[in-house]
Amino acid sequence: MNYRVPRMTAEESALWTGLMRVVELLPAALDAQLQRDAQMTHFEFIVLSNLQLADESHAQMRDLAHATNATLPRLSRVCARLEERGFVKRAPSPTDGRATLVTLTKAGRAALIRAVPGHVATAHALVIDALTPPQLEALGTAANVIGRRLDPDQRFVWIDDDARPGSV
Amino acid sequence: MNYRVPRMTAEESALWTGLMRVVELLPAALDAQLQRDAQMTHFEFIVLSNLQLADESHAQMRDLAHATNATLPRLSRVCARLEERGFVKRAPSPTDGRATLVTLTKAGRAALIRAVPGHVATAHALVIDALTPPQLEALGTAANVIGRRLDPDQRFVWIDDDARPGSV
DNA sequence: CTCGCTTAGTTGTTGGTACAACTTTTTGTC
DNA sequence: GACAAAAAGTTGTACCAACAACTAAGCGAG
Repeated sequence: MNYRVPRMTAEESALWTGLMRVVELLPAALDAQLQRDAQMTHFEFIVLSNLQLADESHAQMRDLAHATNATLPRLSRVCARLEERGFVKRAPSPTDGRATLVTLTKAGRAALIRAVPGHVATAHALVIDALTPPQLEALGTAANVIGRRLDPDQRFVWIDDDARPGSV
Repeated sequence: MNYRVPRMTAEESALWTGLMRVVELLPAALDAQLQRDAQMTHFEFIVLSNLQLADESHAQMRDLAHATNATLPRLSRVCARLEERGFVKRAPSPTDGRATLVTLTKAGRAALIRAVPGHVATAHALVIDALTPPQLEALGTAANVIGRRLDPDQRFVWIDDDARPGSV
């Protein structure tokens, strides 16, 4: 990166400090809530959510790793743990002997559905209810702009809301 | 936390996904840049910045842990590593036999000063230059509101800019 | 068809963080 | 002033993620 500017203005520093506080503390807060109330990490929640969203609730490891911004080794171990707990099932792909298909089990779906309300409540408590509608919209805009720089393909996507009781 | 609302609207889901993308990817991007260009983690950078900011460039472990949002065990090990590299020096406090004072060494200050330009450039490239001034201000406002919920004491504070060449 | 290359996934090893146990020093109370 | 309780750090242990090495399966050129 060949950018100039070796300095920050006072306003930029204040913004940066505030932003760092959020990006450091928010993931920790989400992890803590899910760990405490649903005995799963935020990343496991994301994996289950992605499977729930996927067609027929299954996906290939490679695609799932891509969608969750995980490396394949990381996803492999997480799925191994989730499988031990009975939340997912792994099976070789019938069409490609190299590929592994991960499927959300009934128990996994149930665990996800149990976890959603507390997670959504936390999202409201920490972020959504803290801001006015215009502030919320501004935050969304800013996050999208920054997100496009961090993840140009916008591959890292999942929607909590679809993992709700009653869907499917 | 006794909040209701087990659902998100479509707008809220979109916001949340965008926000998650940022809070997941931004720390990783900052870590990667610092690791690559200055052979230090973002957290080590924060520790050094805090010491640079501190009066006489030294601080007690407990206070430093507080300011950097670290547990004492974590800070203890990080300081041990930084001391091995010659960036800080640890010594028992003369006034309290329990306390350890960490001091930024000349080499540590030099390493920090070397690291700052690239880090600030990254902050500009990923966030500051990506947004218009009003967007930037709105992001700052939102971050502050959320930050106050996550960290009511606002203890997690440091200012990159003061770790600039020429100061002190 | 077969041999080199690529792709998908798992596993070995290392590094970093959390939680808990432990040591040492201070403080408060009688 | 001695002893119980608290505080400051360090270290043992366990878990999680990154990187690299490895295995197995498809793919492509000859």
